[in-house]
Amino acid sequence: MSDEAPAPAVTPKSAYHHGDLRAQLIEAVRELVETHGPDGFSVAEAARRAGVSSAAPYKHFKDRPEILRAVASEALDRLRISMEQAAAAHPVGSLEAVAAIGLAYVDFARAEPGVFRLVFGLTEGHENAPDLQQKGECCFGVVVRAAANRLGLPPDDPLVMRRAYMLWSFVHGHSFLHIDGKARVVAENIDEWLFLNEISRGVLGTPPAA
Amino acid sequence: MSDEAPAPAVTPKSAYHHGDLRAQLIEAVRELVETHGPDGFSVAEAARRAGVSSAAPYKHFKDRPEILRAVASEALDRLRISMEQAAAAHPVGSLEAVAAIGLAYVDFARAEPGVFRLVFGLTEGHENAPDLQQKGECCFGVVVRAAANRLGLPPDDPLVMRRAYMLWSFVHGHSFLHIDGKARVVAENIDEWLFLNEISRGVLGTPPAA
DNA sequence: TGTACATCAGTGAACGCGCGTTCACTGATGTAC
DNA sequence: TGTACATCAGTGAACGCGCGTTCACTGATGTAC
Repeated sequence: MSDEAPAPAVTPKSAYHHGDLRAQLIEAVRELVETHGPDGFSVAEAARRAGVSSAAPYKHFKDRPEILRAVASEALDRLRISMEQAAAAHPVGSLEAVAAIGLAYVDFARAEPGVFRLVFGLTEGHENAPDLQQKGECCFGVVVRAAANRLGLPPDDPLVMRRAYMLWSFVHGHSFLHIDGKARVVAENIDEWLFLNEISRGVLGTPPAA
Repeated sequence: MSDEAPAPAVTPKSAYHHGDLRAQLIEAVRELVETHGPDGFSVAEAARRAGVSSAAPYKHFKDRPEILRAVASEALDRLRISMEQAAAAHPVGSLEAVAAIGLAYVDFARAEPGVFRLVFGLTEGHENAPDLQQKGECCFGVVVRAAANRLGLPPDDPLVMRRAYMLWSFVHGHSFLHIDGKARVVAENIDEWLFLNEISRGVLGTPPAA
């Protein structure tokens, strides 16, 4: 029973079989990635935070990259859910639904810049992570569906894909510029909601006259 | 005279006073950042590549971060120059000038993804690098001026700034999605030039009727 | 042109550090009878 | 309900590694006289 790490309130059980270590490690790594950046975490430090020996993580993860992938995977789940919820809060086919998805995306980046960077910078050496790629495509799918609804076209229409990609590029760039502090001067005082609506309207245009 | 490192063809001089080490270190680090990512380089490895002892770099740079900053600084110079050249190749106030700047930006990211990531991810711990920030703002200035010319407004007009920032966000996001491989399915076969023209027109609109 | 000397860019050995990963182990837990 | 046992999630010590940085040093270079 270490005094250094905060005692786990939920699963005290026995200090030995700790029962929740995998989830607690992911959370510890999430915090470390947030604090020190995607490359600034160490397995040892994560174990320390979870109040566990430095060998313990290897009972749950094959190696260091696998832990990072687990964090990214969990983050993509949360991102997708919040995008879906944002869309669901507005009428199907509305511009607001599209803008809300974008806002959810930007909010995620702002709330967890380190994890956001991790998710999108994980390309190197992690090409063989089909589940991550698939989860990313699911997120994009949310945008595609909203764009399709707005345009009154099927989701696999090339125009829909193109417009959805434009929206994604914009929101993605805005997110990165924001968390990297490059947007301070220009975009510090803007109203995000109006901004995203303006962009959505610009990319998707007015609804088909009908 | 090490056989492992390629002998410097330009400045053989004496193997001792090597004369060009600073530049050669920056180049070595550039390559390492390209190969292993912004955090994957080490001072030791860079020295090895330059055919020099691991202590030598400290005659030219205070510490590790300073080397990275030097690489970023040099990269920002090149980026600005290529954006300016791209703009200069088209009529002042044309949509093509704007699109060409965007293309230069995307091309830079594609040609040097590691360095591109370095330049924009250097925020953490490097806040006190006013020269880097200034060079970044110079790059943005190229976009702002082109947008101002297109819209027929002064560069410090709020609308110009807003539209220039939109363009930047889009191109920045597109660049990142591209180098992170997220755009494969959607944007693999697009014509970049048409794409950037479409975006530029969408954001800046048709020229003021005059 | 020759000599004395300050400068300065290199060397190479050494330091302490934290890390990723492995290993033999231990003791709590759940299950079969 | 009680007991024997397989399982499995932990321990903690140890390994080798490469790194960032420092240090006293050396020898080439440029300059003043």
